[in-house]
Amino acid sequence: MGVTIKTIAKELGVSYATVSRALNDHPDVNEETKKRVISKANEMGYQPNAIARGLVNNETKTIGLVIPDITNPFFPQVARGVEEAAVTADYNIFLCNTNWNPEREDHYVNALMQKQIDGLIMTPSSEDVNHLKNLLNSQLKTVFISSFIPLNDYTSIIVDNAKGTEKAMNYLIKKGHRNIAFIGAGEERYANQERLKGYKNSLKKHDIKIEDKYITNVKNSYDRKSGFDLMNQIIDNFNKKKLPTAVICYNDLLALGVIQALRLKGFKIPEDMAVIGFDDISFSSLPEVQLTTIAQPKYEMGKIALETLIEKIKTGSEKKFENKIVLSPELKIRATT
Amino acid sequence: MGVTIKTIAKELGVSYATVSRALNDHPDVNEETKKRVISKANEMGYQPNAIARGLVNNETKTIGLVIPDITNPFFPQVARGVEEAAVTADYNIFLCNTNWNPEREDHYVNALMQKQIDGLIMTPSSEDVNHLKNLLNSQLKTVFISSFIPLNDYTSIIVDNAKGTEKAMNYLIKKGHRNIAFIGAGEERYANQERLKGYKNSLKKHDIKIEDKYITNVKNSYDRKSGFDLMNQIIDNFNKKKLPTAVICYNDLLALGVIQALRLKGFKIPEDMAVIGFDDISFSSLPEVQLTTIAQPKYEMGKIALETLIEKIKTGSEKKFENKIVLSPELKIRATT
DNA sequence: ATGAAAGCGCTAACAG
DNA sequence: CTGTTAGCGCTTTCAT
Repeated sequence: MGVTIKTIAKELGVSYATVSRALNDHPDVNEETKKRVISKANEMGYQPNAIARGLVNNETKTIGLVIPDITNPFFPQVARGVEEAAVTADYNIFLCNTNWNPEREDHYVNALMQKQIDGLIMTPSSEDVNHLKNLLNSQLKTVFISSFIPLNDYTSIIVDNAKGTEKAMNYLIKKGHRNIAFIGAGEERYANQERLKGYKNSLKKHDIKIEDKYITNVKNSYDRKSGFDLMNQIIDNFNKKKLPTAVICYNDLLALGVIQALRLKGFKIPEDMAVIGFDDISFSSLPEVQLTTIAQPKYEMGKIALETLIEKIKTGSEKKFENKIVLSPELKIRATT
Repeated sequence: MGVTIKTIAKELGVSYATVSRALNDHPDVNEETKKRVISKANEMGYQPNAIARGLVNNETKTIGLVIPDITNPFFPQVARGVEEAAVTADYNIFLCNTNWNPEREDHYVNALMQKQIDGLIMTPSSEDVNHLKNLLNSQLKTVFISSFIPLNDYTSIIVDNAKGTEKAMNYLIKKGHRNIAFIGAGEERYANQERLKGYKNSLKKHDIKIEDKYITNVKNSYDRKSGFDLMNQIIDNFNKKKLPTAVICYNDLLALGVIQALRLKGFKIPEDMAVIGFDDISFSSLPEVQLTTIAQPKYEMGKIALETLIEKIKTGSEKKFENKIVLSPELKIRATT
């Protein structure tokens, strides 16, 4: 239907190889004919068929971005970073939301592999990626974001989680807090382990006893509701005077739920209880919210992910890459502390 | 490199046409051999090459989603809707952020066309789409979201904008408001015209005079800052007692800026001034925000966009489609009115 | 029911 | 510098 390389070859009375060469700015092709070809191509509205090109070149200039949920405010920024870097490298990206569902994750990865993506960026629903058999058996260049997958040949772009919570803790302690709670996301998550480590480190350095009763974990989801529910439990479980004076949460969504629970019970923030989150999602900087938080450089993470992915693609398998690239989090002090 | 149809044909000592047929569940192929082929394929970890398949079938099972900015809280929900419908139809989607830049928009559309997408869903940066020459010259099936493009062969998924503002106005008037301001997004936008129409309609029906001084427009961007600035201007321009008692904004982001300006000037909301937005972005339902707003069914819009796109693709060009599909907005009454 | 062969649109040797 | 040819992996006639 469309105009192909052959159509324009026929028009010009040259072989279609010549047209291909001209269009690809190949060195040995007469300047004159090159011009003729190009102008003819424009005239006829020729659009190269990237699919056909991909078939012969074994490269599609396409990468996959598989994330849990673009609706979760953490990811749009990441996606933006990925994309911004992708335009400059001339790649297009397939967006896939797994909805935190491992089967769907696998389904997507397979679909993308069949579509011959050149590389994959993903935030898996869990750090156990053994369900992604085809991916693991493949040579597909892959970069993980925000989860640490300690496998060879993969690199993970993460933030220095321990340093993040440690900064936040140091700040709280300097402000006079001694009884600080940690609301985590379960022990399996690498990021949670690290954040807890930072929490404990700071406590140790300041000679403050680590109290298990101050360390709790949310069960399934890391959303507002979980934070809300858990905080209510905490308030109920503690003798009023033994309540912590500050709480640091695994992420901002949890922190928002925590705050809501506190307000509903009549607590003043930060006077009665200081609250710190992690991530710095878009919600947190709203004037109405003003959540103190440990910011992840989300946009940058996406950008770096894409850039290292491209590098991996370009260099084949000879070069060794780091297993993780660690960025620095930043403590954003706002109104909840 | 990978295992292809030929590899497995050789293994089995059959022609590769047979393998193709077996794998595609073609009617006339012996049940026995079909089984052998399939099990062999699984054994060898065969993955069909969708690129090659696309080349011969002229169909890639891929569509493009071109939006201004996934970071704008309106779009993640839309994207989610598109994607959710896409999985069931077995399509993958290319995500492109144009950053409200028409050249980039054109660049992306071209890139996607070269990658042989089967269809396109897009929210253009402006309703004038004449810069998208290649798209307009092509037969590419296209559905627009949230902008009305009155061209033949295209269909736009929009909300009944006039009805939306009219509902909101009726509600405000019933609450006793008589001096109500409208903060628009400029006269060019179809949605703005419609929303303004709804505003005026309600006024007329209630025999309230339409006053031009109450109708203003934000200049370039429809974000929080614009709303903030414009509201400050309004407060300064009006004699205190002649200020409107309510304001209805083109979108939620503007409304948030408006609220911020008001609060900073000491206004109580909703007592001193009621504020209504449009869209119902994620921010608006936060307990900290509780913005009354006219909700667009964003997820649904995305879903319907994908579904009608698929239908267009399936039916070729014989069938005629509506030029617009209009959904109903819903007034969500919260704390700012 | 199966095989042989053509061809989708393109690039990349290989000749000349 | 240009044309001829093979082939990327697959589907689909056309024979058998």
